[in-house]
Amino acid sequence: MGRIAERTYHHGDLRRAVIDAALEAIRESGPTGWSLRELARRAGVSHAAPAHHFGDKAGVLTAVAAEGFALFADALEEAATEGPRETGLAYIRFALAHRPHFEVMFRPELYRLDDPELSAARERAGAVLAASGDALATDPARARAATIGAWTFAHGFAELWLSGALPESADGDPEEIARSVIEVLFGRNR
Amino acid sequence: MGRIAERTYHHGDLRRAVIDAALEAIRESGPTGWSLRELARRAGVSHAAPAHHFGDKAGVLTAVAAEGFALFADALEEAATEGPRETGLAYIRFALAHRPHFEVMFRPELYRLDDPELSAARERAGAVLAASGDALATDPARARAATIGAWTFAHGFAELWLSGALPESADGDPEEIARSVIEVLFGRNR
DNA sequence: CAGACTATCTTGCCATTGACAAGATTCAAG
DNA sequence: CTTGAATCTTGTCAATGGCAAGATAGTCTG
Repeated sequence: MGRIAERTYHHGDLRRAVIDAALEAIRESGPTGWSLRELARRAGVSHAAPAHHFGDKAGVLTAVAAEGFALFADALEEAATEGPRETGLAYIRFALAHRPHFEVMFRPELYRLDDPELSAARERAGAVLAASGDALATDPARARAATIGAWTFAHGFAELWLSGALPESADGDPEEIARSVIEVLFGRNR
Repeated sequence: MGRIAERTYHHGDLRRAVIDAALEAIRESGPTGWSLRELARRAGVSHAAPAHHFGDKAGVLTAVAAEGFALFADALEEAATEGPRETGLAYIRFALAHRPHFEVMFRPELYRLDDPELSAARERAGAVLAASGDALATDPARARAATIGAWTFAHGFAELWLSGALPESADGDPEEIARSVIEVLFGRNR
């Protein structure tokens, strides 16, 4: 028998199924353009089943954000071994590859900030960014400014690209363009 | 008689009142955390009155975005006379001073992109940004990269500050911090 | 393996919402 | 004053979020 859940009373892994349904719905209609009942339908369960696992809509979004920050921290930690430049590119790459996660993560009014799992992953990601920023600064007195500069660049690039505001997002290659910008902002050799 | 509208059958300026109610609601609960009926209540009219002026929820958000881009273009055009550095700071200042507008403007899935008034203001703002970016580039071949770099920095700074992701947003002065970052990214003399 | 316990899911319900239709009121033009 | 248009109200319907109560299926204990 395959791993596909049979249609029984118990779903098997409804939690996972609802999160996946939410990610799809977010991709299609944005972080708030869907209903809990729609997720239930996509998962093939009754309209109230998701509430058992997540409580309410904010609960679903909290789970999405927590998963997002965990994946994000993983990606940043791996890239950090190759230097701050690659870390910045990993930031952008993550946003574009995991758009639904990313669109929720930085909208804290949508979810519960006090979720412990979420906080842990968020701090893990923040630590990587801070360390990478320090490595960028020529002058240690400006380390903080360099960190903020790198972070805000990567974040702004991702947001503008995803929103379609950059004319280049129609046809260009985001990573290539991001590299050229990094070269201008931070120089070649870092 | 004062300018405050009496409670008559005709409101006087319901369109303005609904937009203002929307801006307040967005400030309190985000770009989608409110209902049309709530706006109607805030404006003191019946639940279906706003529909006459805006059609539906997306219509209200289109009006907010259009007004936002117009104010944004005004602010950028004025700052552009003082150089690209001030233009970038004006970008950030606008986002923080007009948070509800800003939170809608760069979320095109919320409103109607084909609105002519909106498009015009958006292009006006884009032109200022492109010109300011060119002025930043030392090497003309890198003008585009410099423009994107400046734009994405300003945008990312604004977004991260508004979302509370930057630790500095708890107590620091955004404009002062932004200036120090600009100095690191773009040098002192531009 | 039997019974009790618990997690999971369903059904039923209610106030609220978005959207539409039809009617009421006011304004403006001639 | 009359007529037509703009503005606003009332009424309605399907859909939604959230809660409560009940049904089902695993799991644990002995």
